[in-house]
Amino acid sequence: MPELPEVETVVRGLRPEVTSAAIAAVPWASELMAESVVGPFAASLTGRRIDALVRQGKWMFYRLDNGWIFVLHLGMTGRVQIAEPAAELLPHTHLRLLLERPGRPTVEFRFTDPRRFGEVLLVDESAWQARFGPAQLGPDALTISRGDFASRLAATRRNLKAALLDQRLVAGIGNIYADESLFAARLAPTRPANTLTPREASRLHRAVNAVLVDAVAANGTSIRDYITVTGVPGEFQERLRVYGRADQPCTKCRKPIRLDRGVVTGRATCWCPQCQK
DNA sequence: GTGGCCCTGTGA
DNA sequence: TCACAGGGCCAC
Repeated sequence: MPELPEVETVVRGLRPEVTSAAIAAVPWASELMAESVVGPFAASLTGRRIDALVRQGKWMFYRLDNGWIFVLHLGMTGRVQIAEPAAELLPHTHLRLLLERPGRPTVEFRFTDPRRFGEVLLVDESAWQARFGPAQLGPDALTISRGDFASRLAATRRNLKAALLDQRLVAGIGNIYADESLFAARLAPTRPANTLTPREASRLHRAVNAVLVDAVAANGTSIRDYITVTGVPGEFQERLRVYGRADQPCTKCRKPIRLDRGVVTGRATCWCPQCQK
């Protein structure tokens, strides 16, 4: 479900709630989901304070006061809510953290994820480096420089759709925003990445940035599962140009949007063969 | 690179 | 009943 704009929206909602909060207790941590490399998950987390919440790509990193990092990925169907401790539990709740905050009500941080594609992890600095260092997770798609972006694309023969989805190349782009960015840049998803001219690479960089900035401003795209921390849906689904619009007329040339399943195996690709070359 | 797999829910 | 879904990993 969530790509960069959705995760960023969640982070913006969570930051004021969790920063400086103390994890007073871990009422529930599902063994299916919560893993730790530094000791038993719940015990290791209890008593820690959350100093900062940062996002890179689709990953959330909660920096703790002892240098460890609580890692959260929403997968396809993950949600976080800040709930009153007595509030009824949603189905598929895999993690509950009791957060005590100076001068503010105690709340529960709850993570739910029906499909369980999400990830909940507690790591120390060295484990974090090994798992999320530059070799595993690329620069964030909102802040990557044009030059870095262009040279990374030039280094791969894969098609543009596959390259944009590769989190090591650039972090945060998923199926929706890959298609939307390629449409905005007027580039075919089937184009080998290393065939872009410098001008085209710049165009794609600008398109990715513009699409993501707009989507963040719209609080992300809500199609089925994703909602913000406050329970409100995003609005970017109303502004999609190609994703989910198979057979509908292209907003630019009126020819039907094409749906391909062969561009990247296992995933739908929507694009306009007329406008994207 | 490709295909399969991890899971549940939903809509055709 | 089947196909499909904002993701990512692992074995061929």
